[in-house]
Amino acid sequence: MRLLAVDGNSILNRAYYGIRPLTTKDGQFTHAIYGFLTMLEKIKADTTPDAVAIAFDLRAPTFRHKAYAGYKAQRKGMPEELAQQVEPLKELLTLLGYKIISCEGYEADDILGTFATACENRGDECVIATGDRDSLQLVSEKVSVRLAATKQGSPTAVLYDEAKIMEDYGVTPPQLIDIKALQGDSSDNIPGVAGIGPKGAGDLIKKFKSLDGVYESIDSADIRESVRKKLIADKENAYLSLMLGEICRTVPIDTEMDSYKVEMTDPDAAARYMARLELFKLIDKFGLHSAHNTDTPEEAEKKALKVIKVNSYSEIDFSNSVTDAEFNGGDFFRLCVYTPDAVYIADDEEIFKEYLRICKDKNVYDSKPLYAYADKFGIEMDVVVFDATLAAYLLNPSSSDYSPERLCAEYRIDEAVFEHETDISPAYGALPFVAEKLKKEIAEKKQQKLLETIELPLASVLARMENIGFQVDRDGIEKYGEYISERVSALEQDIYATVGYEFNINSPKQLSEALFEKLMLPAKKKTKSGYSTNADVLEELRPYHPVIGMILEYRTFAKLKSTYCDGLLKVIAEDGRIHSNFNQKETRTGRISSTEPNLQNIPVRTELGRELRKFFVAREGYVLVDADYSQIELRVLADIANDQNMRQAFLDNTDIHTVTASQVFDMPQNMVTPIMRSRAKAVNFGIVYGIGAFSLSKDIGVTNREAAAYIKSYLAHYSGVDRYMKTVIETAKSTGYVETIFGRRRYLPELTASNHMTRAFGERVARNMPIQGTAADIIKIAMVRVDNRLRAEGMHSRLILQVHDELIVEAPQDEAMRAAMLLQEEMENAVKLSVPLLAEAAMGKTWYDAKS
DNA sequence: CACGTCACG
DNA sequence: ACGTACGTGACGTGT
Repeated sequence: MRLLAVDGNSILNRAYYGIRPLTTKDGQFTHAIYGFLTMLEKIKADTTPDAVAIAFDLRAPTFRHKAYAGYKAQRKGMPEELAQQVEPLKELLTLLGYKIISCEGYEADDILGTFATACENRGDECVIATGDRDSLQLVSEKVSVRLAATKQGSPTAVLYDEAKIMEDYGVTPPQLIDIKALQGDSSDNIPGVAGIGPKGAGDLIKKFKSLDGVYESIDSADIRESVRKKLIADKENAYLSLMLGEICRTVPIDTEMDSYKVEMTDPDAAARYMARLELFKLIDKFGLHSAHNTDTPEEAEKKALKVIKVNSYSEIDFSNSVTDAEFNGGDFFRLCVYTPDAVYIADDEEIFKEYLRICKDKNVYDSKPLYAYADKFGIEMDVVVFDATLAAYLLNPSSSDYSPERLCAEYRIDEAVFEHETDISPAYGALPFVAEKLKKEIAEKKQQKLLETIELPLASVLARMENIGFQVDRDGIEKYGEYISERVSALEQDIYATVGYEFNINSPKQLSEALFEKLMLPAKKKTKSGYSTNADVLEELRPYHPVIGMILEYRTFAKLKSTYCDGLLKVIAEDGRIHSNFNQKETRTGRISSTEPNLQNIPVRTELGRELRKFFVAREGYVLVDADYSQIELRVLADIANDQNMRQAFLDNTDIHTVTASQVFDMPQNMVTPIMRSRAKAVNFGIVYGIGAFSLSKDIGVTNREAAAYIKSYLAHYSGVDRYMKTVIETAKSTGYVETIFGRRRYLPELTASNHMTRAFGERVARNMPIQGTAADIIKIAMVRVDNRLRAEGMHSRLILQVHDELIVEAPQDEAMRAAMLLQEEMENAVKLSVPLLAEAAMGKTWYDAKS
């Protein structure tokens, strides 16, 4: 028989420090719990024990030996973020069927020692799981240790048996106690012998076998005089340490194997508890997938869902339904209509089309694919009344998964049971209940208007934008790519020649070898894995060596080639257009994102990169109309901060950076130099991002002190902004979230962290999100209004792209002026703030030409 | 799959 | 004493 004895505190500690923090929506930390269970599962899988005992210290501090009360007395208490995970972990372990064992007056490793001895006496095997090397002294023929650690987030457990200890330390397990008696352990307040470290202690014990052996041979010629003096001076401490370092093996506990069999009696309860901790990955890992999620199991008695295949639209009963359409690639596969009693399945495409024509009052799971399909087939489809994924996104934009499985777990809805065999996942069957719950929460949080007037109609706009796509000039990109390619190769050769050997310039590792070892250039910044070679660092190194300029140029060209030329060519569709995906549920601020390809980061800042925009063109007979908001984030800031000075600047339609410069540098606007304006601009940006003097000083190349003075002066002049920055954090700390003026929320568990960096990050986010998020709300409203009007007025112009503060419409030549006016008008009037919104429109045959 | 880098607002 | 501005996505390297 084999017993797995786990040092609970030690493993929990490893998990806590080894895994990046994770919290529930309301700020309960859970990563140590997650890490503990992953680690436990791993070790269990490796060792296949017959029973598992998990030992915890009863409470800190405890004293192993009353004789030395200083022991551990000054050890720092565990951080709050770890302490709050201990009880939930114990609870969860119990629900999973594990037995937890503690004993008043003893530490966890004493309990392990007791189990080890008990197993040895019975002839059983004992595997000890711990993160603490102290327990290695327990190893014997029957006892092994799995030393837990996390390597880059994933658990590892190294096996220590007698051979491995001999290999690592050159001694037997019990001799480790003697070594520790000499070297001491400051974290455990074991004094040891002053001046003797791990190396000296190891050598002494290897030579003289034990602490007694060392002192018996204290006059030996093998002991250097300096060492002898230390040994004699601290003899008393050495023997005290020997006693302190030896793990107790006689704790009065039950050591019977049968008492520690793992028996999970209520898997549903375990799953519910994991869901409450939002540890959804664990639910999967433990295979608790379709478990009940409601708090009271009695409520879980729901009747099984009928599975009804229908051959006509009229057979479907839509009462309290939620619809999900499934596609295979771009082709229709089937329509599933989920009601509390049944799921109706239609695989006839005509039924689906009929549904799309009249689905105005329907609840759907995910609406964008429906609009896309309807648009593709020329079906007039109204905006649906409810989309579960969009509602879930508004309730928590920080989630990365809005699948039915996840929603069931998160909102504690039971997954369905089907009456007949079906390939439908049980979570989908619960969609009517999920939708009901989501609607309730949206109402409670006053987010209906945000959902109904912004997100629901926007999904329809985005679907059409994706379908239309953006025409590109393939030949143009190819030729441009060939030119870039030549330049890359030439630079490559120049760099090899200059450095003296060939290497992979794209590898930061190999590049830093070349720069900092071969060429001996001064390394500035470090990353996790070595020295940084990013553009900031290289720019500083430029004067030191001619190769730096070449590398920077190489990087520029290589980026243009791989990401833009090659990347874009790969995604041109058969119609000669690029159809990006616009994701509406991705960002934590409410912005939309663009993927495959990302059309929101096409180069513009340098002329060489901007050239690419000449290949983004309007179709034959059309032009591009491009309009962007001027300073939308600062205007939003002026509004939400209620800052009279900043408002006035926008009401007067003056240049905000010049005004800021005149305020910060305290001089009339006509005396502001370009350098002052550019610094003021950096401060304006910094303010929006949550600002620190250090980063600002780096950004604009002034001293930390100067940067701090700018910020101080800024906040003195823009007192409303100063007030806002303070109050928004206070409010966020009390409510747990920040929000935009339209009620879009972002939860900020970071604000409760005790880690200074984490908390500071939370505070910057608190300052930034309402600004960035409100700007995102505004342009979304503008998009819906522009799209509505273009279609209502029977125009053929269409929105094709959004880049955060910029909208692009493809317009027939003869509609262009009208489209430009409409675009500007709808953008400027999207909402009424206390400052005017300004949008500037321009047009041209290519994106390059259409940027004002 | 994580990291470093760099493109955009 | 710490490490250093918000929000994204794609590419290439290396474990």
